[in-house]
Amino acid sequence: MNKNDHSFLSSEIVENVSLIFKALADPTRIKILYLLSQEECNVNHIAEVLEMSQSAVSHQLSMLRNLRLVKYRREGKTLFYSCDDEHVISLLKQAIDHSEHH
Amino acid sequence: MNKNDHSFLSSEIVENVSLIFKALADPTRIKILYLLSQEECNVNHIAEVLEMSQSAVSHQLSMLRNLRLVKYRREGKTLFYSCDDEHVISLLKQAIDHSEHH
DNA sequence: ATTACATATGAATATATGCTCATATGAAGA
DNA sequence: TCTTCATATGAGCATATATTCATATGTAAT
Repeated sequence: MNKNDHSFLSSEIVENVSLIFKALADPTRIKILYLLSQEECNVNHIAEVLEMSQSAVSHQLSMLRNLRLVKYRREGKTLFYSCDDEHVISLLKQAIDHSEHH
Repeated sequence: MNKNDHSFLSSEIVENVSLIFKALADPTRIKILYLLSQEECNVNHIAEVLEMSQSAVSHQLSMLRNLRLVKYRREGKTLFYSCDDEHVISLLKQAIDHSEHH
């Protein structure tokens, strides 16, 4: 195949796809997203269930928020986070299934 | 939800899923895998088409080989690489589609 | 206003990652 | 065997990433 005959991806698309997969590439974020795919959670609950510090969780939520993969609603002092991108959750679940069935 | 009521992912699964997405998280590897999903390529061809050094391509192929995402066959001095994990290619193409349609 | 609680954020640090450069390996032909 | 070509690999470096620690912000109750 000649160099000009390829169907190329624009660098914008490549960067976007890279961002999606980067979000899913970290064990901590995988656990957070999987947890949020099961139920809406507040920050401390996530920290307790996943046995990590409040700060670490909050930093990761901040990143996931920037990528619009999660959203939250406030109830008093508490913020309840949930998933905001079903497609990305679908990618995650497919990878989990794939991994579980070798 | 109580801490014990969650469906947890084993750390082995989490690590595996993380490895898959890490492989897909780098722009260079996205381009290589997308190219290989279109045609079998030798190393120099990949380097030329993607305008990167032979060494950089070879390092990335080495990683993709270890993860069994690509395979190769030899023809004389030349190695022809191709995709070896249709499921991962499927994840990649879904992310591309998603990204293209905003 | 003061305090307590829930969460966010900035700086610092440690580790991971991707590239380059130089060199090694390995196959094929002279 | 010597050379050439295709690819692989190791060391070193620069950047990115995830965490911790300390502190800030913001809400609600007293």
